[in-house]
Amino acid sequence: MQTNELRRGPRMAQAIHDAALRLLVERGYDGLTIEGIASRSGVNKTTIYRWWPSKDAVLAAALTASDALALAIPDTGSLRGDLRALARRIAELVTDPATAPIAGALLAAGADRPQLAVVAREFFADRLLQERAMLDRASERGEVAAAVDPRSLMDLLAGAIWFRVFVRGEAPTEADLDAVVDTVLYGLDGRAEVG
Amino acid sequence: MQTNELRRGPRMAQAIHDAALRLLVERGYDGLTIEGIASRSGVNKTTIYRWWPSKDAVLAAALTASDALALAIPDTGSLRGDLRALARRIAELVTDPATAPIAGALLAAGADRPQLAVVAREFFADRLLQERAMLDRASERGEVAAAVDPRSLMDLLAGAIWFRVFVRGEAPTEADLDAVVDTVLYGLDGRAEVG
Amino acid sequence: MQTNELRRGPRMAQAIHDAALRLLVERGYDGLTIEGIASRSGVNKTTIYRWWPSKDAVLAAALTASDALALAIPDTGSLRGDLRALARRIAELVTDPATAPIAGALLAAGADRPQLAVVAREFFADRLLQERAMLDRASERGEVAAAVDPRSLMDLLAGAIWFRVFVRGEAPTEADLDAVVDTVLYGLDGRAEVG
Amino acid sequence: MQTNELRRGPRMAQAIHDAALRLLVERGYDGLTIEGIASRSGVNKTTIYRWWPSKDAVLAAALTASDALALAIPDTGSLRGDLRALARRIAELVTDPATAPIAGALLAAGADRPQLAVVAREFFADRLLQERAMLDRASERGEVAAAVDPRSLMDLLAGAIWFRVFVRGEAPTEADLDAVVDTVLYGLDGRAEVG
DNA sequence: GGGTAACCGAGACGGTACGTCCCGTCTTGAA
DNA sequence: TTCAAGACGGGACGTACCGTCTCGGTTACCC
Repeated sequence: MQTNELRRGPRMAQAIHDAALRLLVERGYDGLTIEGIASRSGVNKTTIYRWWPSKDAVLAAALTASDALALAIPDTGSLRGDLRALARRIAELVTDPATAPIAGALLAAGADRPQLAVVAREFFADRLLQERAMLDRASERGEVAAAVDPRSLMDLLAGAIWFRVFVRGEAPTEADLDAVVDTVLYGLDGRAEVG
Repeated sequence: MQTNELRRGPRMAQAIHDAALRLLVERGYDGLTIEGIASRSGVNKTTIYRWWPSKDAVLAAALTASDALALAIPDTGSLRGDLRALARRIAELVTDPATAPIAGALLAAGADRPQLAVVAREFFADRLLQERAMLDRASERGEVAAAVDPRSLMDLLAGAIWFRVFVRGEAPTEADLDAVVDTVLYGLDGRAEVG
Repeated sequence: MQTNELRRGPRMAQAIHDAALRLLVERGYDGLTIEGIASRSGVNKTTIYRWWPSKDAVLAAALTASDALALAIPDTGSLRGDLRALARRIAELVTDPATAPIAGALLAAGADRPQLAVVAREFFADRLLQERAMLDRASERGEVAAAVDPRSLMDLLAGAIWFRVFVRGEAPTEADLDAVVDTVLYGLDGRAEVG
Repeated sequence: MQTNELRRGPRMAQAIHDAALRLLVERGYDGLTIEGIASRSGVNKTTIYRWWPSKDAVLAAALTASDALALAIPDTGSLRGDLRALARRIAELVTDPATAPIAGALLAAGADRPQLAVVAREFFADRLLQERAMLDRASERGEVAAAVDPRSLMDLLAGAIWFRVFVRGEAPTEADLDAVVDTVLYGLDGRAEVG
């Protein structure tokens, strides 16, 4: 009955994570350094290296322990409503100065930073179950065929918003977001606008 | 007789650009250094600094002078055919080891690297005219409404492919690409698959 | 029955001392670290710090408890014989790979390492009584004046051998050693070579 | 006729050498660090590493370029006078707070610091020619046999003084030094004190 | 043979210096 | 005008070992 949890691990983890995310937001990924995290968190550099081998590893841990990028699945009663809410939330994450650097770092990780890319992959993979549920609700309501793949849906939705914001460098308006949702739902002609 | 262009600029520009792109492909964005470009191109480090203020500026110049990322607009006779061809070409660029690092660097530039982001923006902005033409052809054929915005269309197409490849870390099959195109054209249900 | 010495001190002292000396021999003074001693002796680092404040203190204790540098005073029947034997033993200590690092560390301690220097001083001071006795025997035999100071004698003998080995970096031959002894005994001309 | 010496090498060498020796004197060998030399000399750490691979290498260069340890060979007209002068000079070098740390570091180098040991060896080897000359003068004067080896002589003289100072930790008086010289010249009994 | 010192293991930490990489700058002289 | 060569200041890297602290567990002697 002795609950000897014997917990091991960094005592300063929280301070380190906080400092890492704050620095990422304030100075961008390139401005994020281990020494910066150390001085910001009041922790010695060696302590950070004791627990994580690189700045990406620290960042991965910080992101995993954080809910900065939480993306609740909405349930508005219609798929169109759900996707519009989702699109707004994605656009917000990717646009708000307080989260954009974090989202940007994570989305840009694919190319060159395997450690972060893993976090990104897991983050989006974990969400698929919920998105599946969202689609199931929609198909129960008869809004959509049962076979729709949540992965492809999210690729389109998230990809389009990301592309507009990060590649084109423009913040999408709500109308833009709605148009994206409608295109995904009904195709380019948006014939179902009546829906 | 007009050879006296009094051209200013580095004599070794070509060698420098080549070295920069080769290094980017071989070692990734982080492995790309000014000193590396210098030694690779047989040029002195100071020479590079004379002409470009940063590695991003060199890279921007190299990309601008290169056609590695050329993305010809297809004209297959149907919008569906055009988009399928386009999707395949995008997927190839983003997947082929010889171009993926370049595309990756450019697509990831938005967050933190203004110099590259400008190149990316210009690259995609320059294409809008051609994409506009592609859509005009389609609307003339009656395939689509005249009002369709090429920008949104490309956001969806390119964004979805990028997301699948760089964020999910999976290479899309041809069927995946076709499904994306069909969703964009006809909506999630793909009712128009017959089209 | 007086075993109740109430002895305080590290239980692992022997293992620690051994590890310290072995490491000193194998890796030299600079390669001797507290962490090295700890892992070598199977003792926790904190245990060492509990008992000694520095690596020099550990080393001093190890040397004091060791007989690696024992230098028995010979009694061959003649001063010349005694000194020759002594010279050989000194040369051996300072030359043999198994003891040279220890002797070297101790002899080099004077400059910068007070803790070791104390050990060295005590080590050589302790020997003066025996050397005094050696000289007394010689003067009883009429070989030398009674007033000869053992300290100066040993300074010359040990100093010359050390200088040859550690500064000049040469191992003295037996002839070299004999010549040193004769010079000390009879002067540079060695007029007493007949003796 | 163009004297293109094209001189290469550290521009800041002098400042670096000065700082190294000053730090050695003030803080001892262990207190001498590359970073200390850098900040003391106003030079960047990397500049030092560009030219020397270790603190011993810097120190060796500084010692070689310095005359702090200069040891002029006296010529007093008699060997006894010469040796007494030499002994005093050695004792001074090894005792004066301004030079003792330098001499100490050099003499202690044999054990563990090959780079410095080389400097020490060369320093003393270079002197042998002059010492040879001193002895030649003495043998011309009939004071000593021609065969006397300057190396052994200096081993005895320098070794005895070093041992007294660095191992026993005592500063020799002038009488002590004279006694050493006389012992070396005439043997333990010092029969020739009249000489 | 049970209690209480004395001793020890384990884990986490702040800290200094190391030696390295690459940055971006400057100066000089040659082509 | 352009370039090569060399030297430099500077920031951050990742590492080794230092010396310290706290906590909990283990001997071993003593009654």
